[in-house]
This record gives sequence, structure tokens and C-alpha cells, in this order.
Amino acid sequence: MSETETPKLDFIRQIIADDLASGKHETTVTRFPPEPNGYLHIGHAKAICLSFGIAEEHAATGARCHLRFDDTNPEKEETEYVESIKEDVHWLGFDWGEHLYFASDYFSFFHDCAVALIEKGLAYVDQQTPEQIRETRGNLNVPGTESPYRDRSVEENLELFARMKAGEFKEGEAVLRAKIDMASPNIVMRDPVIYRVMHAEHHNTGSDWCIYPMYDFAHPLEDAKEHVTHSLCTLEFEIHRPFYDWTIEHCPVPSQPRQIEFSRLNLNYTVMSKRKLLTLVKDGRVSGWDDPRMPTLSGLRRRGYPAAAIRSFCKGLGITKYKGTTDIALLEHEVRGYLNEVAARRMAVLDPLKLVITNFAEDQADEVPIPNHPGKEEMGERQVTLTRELWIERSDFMEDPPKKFFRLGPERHVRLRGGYIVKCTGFEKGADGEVTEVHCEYLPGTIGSNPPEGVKCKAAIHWVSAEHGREAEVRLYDRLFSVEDPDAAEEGFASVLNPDSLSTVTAQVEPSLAEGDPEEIFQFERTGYFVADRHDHQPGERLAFNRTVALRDSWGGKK
RNA sequence: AGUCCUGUAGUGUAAUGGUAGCACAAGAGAUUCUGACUCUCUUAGUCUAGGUUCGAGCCCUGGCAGGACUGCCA
Repeated sequence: MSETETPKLDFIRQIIADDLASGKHETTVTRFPPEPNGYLHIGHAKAICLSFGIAEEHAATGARCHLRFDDTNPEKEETEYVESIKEDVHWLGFDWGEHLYFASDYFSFFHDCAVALIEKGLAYVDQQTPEQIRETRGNLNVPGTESPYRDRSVEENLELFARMKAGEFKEGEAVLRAKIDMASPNIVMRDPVIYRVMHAEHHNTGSDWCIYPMYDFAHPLEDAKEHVTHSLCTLEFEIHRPFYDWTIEHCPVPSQPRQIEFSRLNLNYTVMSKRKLLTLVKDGRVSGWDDPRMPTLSGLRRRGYPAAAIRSFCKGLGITKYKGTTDIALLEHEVRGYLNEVAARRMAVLDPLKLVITNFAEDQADEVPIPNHPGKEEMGERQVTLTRELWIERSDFMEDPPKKFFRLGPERHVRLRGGYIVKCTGFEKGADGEVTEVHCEYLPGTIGSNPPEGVKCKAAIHWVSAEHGREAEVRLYDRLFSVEDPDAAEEGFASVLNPDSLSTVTAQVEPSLAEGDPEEIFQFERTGYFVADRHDHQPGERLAFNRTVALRDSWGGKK
């Protein structure tokens, strides 16, 4: 990109730039308003990167992004989720500074606005049953009909609303409705309910309230109260915007926020519905919200995904109103890119096969220095002990290899990564026909040098000393969902879950790995195996296991 | 009595009304002590029919297709 080239603005950034240029706003204030009813997932990352990203871009004007918990429904929200959300936003690399808010702190303000609406004759207490309200709303083709309680006097409404607040009604007996237009083609505008009775304990306000505002009413007020200028949300709220604007217009608010909608993230092979993810957790299909197979930010973190890669992925998504499905390969590409830079390399053998170097003395033990990263000297090197008996990956040997297979086979040469070039001289088979041991001879003096004249050696395989290596129980994770669109499944998850998404293997690992270090490994296509994060890993501490086999199997062999 | 939103290579996105670019994916090749990375090349696109215009992906009209909306959820 040339220096003179200005970055392309998506339509939201363009609106903000225009508002700044025209003097409508002196700065921009955005917000990320999760409901604390689940963990944040990769879909939220898009919204976080957008709202917080815009605030960062306009930092010079004093722009900011608020983290606000939209906790207006006491029945669905828990404190555990508040903490996880804060942690995940921070991990992603964003900071709300002083601007941490709870919608529940504004309950009095919402109430005052509702009273103001009643006084203007723009809201009324409806005592129809929920069923009656539903039936009289009409449908997509039929206008609604007005409630018999619609034309109560202001005084009566005021008194009734006060009694609602005082707890004189049971749930479902009375609601406060905005008086707009029961014949509106937009059903949201057909006298929407703005307050309902709920005798529930709220995680923040306890039992102070027994009436709670609806999202449609509360959200614009929250934005206005915080002087949010641009309230960015996903497309499903588009049809609610007329009521958002109506609320701002008719309530005593200190600022005029504007709601702008963009398309939410859809990823193939991924479920993003909180309700469905919660089902996975509750049914024990995964170990928790932060199971490495989960699309939650905490799951991706354990899986080893660098936050920078997720941010970069979100940047490339673009902001549009088109509902498409992003290929998860785009995310994985970013992850590979970052991990390839920062991950230290180690050797591990997941499916061990014994390799004996027959011209190596029993007690011979050669210390070979192996770089921790190919091409990054600053990451240092480590000494690995090479002995007569080694473990290699079973798939790195073929009894009858095709010509395009570059690794071990009878009479073939291969390099033991970081060590000698060896020539396969034979192998043994068990009664069941399975290869149990491979024999080879090493070529002295081939460490750190090119293969001698006439020796073809096109691959380097990884290995672990049978004597110095360590056996480790490793949990191997793979993709959770086996189908491209798991949301399309009719019922439950049985048909879309990959039964092999979690397996345990007895692997052989380098002694340089701390005890317990490779306890969780995520199989990552075309990059090798990565250690799943153990919560405390920093971005620079990721480990990658060398892997010789490409999943694509370009040599034409079996899968 | 339906209203509103959206259609650009396989996918995601760019293009003051003026040469349809980029990334990922896919394919071919080079390189390689990770069949990775990197590098080179290739394939492939404006939903449709009209209209306005010297000129339309962009503006207008009509089709077609996909989506949102009928919670006292957010």
C-alpha cells in the first residue's frame, strides 16, 4: 500500500467521517452492549473490533467506546458472564477505560422517561392478557386492533403505572405500551410494550424493581444517556430503528444518538447462537464455554488463537449490509500467519513407530542443537538428544511408497529434523502385518550440511528419542462441527457434531517440554499441531509441533 | 395491507457516473532441514429486463432471488 493511499472507509466509518466533517459531532462515541447471558464468541469479535476500532481511529478527537452490559432482563443474566465478557474484551486488545456501564443503573431514568411519555399521552397501561395483546397485534398482512384500555386518561395511566411499580400487579396482568399506530405496516410500531412486570431478583439491583423496561425502549435511552453518537448494531434491529428514533424524539434525553446496522458474522462450520452454545455446555457435549473446540473467544484463546489474528480477521471482514457467510479459511489463514511468526517449534510423535539406527552405538547419545524457530535466531535453540532408538510418526514410513512420497521407505533417505540423514535398511512386521520397527543407518557428518553427492533426501521428519523422550497423555482436538452449516440441523446436535472432535492419544514428546505442557493439542490444518492454550499462555508462548504430513497429501497417498 | 433491507469471481470485500481491483479458496510451477512459510503464474465476477447518459456495478422503473419483522427476549 502506498503512503498516499487513504484507507477505504466502510459505510459506517464514512457516516462518522461525514458527521465529523459537517460539525454535527465533535467526536464519536460508540458502545459495545452485550447482554450478560453467555460467553462472547467470534461473532461478537466483529462488533467489538468495529465499535472499539472506530473509537481508536478517532482517539485524537476524544472518541471513546463504552462497554455496557445490557442487563434489563433479570431472568436471563448472570454475574459470571459479566466477568468473562470483561476478560475477553481485554484479551482481544480493547480498553473501555472509565466507561463501564450497566443498563440496570439507569432503571430510574427509564422509569422517568416512561412517566414523561404517559404525561404526553404517548403511553398507556394495558391490562389485556399476553394472549390478547398478541392476537390484537394483527400479523404481516392484517393491521392490529386497538386495546380497549388505549384511551385511558393520563391520570389513570399515571396511577396504574405507579401501582405496577409498587408491585400491585402479578406478571402478565399489566404492561406499559407506547401509543403509536396499531395499523402500522411495521409491527414494531404497533403500540410496542415498553415495560413489563417481573417479580425477579436482578443480579445488580436485587429486588428494588418489579417492573423492567423492554430492549426497544431501554436501548435508545441508554445510548442517549451516555451521549453515544453512533450506536452500531446488527441487521436484525433494522426494523426496530423507527421505534428507536421515536423514543429519542419523545423522551427527555440529553443527546440524539443514531442507530446504524451492519451484517453480523456468519462462519461456516460454526454455531454462533448463544442458546445453542449453552445447550452444548449444559448437555456436557463440551467441557465448558472455554472448551478449545468452542467458537467462544475463551475457547479460541485456549486453542492458541492469537488475539491479533482475530483482530486482523475482523478487519478483513468489511462492514456491509449484505448477509453472507464467511469462509472459516479466512480466519485460519490469519491464525496460521501469526502463529507461524511467534510459535516456538517442538517435536512430538502422536502415533509412535520405533526407528532403530543400527550403526549407532547402544550408549551413543549425540546432543544436537535445534533452532526453536526456522529463520528466527533470536528465539534461540535447544539441545535435543539423539539416540539409537527413536520414535517417529507412523505415517512418515511407507512399506511400499509411491514415487511422490518423500519420506521413509525401504532404501530411501530422509533427514531426522536437526540431525542426521538416515537410510532405511529394513523393517519388521508383527503377526498382524503391521510394521513394528524400522531399521536405518545414519550418514555421519550430515548434521547441518547438505546431503552427500548422489543421495536424494527431500524431506525432514520429526523424531523423539525413545530413551530421553517422555510419554504424555495428550488430548487431541479437531473441528467440532462436521457440516458446513450446523445451524441448518433440524434438531439437536447429534447429526452435526464430529464424533472425533476429541480424542486422547499416548504421544512421545521432547523432554524440553515442561511436564503437562502438551496436554492439549489442536490439530491445525496445514500448519501442524498447536498446543491449546492453558489459559495463562501469552501470545509469544505458543508452541507448534513439526508435522511432516500435509493434510492435503499432495503425494497422492491415502488420506 | 404487507413493510423494510440486500444482490460484484467459489467465499468475503473495493471501485467522486469514466480501465471492474484486493484477500482467502482452488489449480500449475519455483524454493525449502516443517509437503509449512515465501515467490511466480492461472482460473473465475457486476441477479435480470428496460430507461437516463457520450459513458451505468453505481442513477430511475419493473421483474427475480435472499433476508428481517407477527416475544411481556436482546
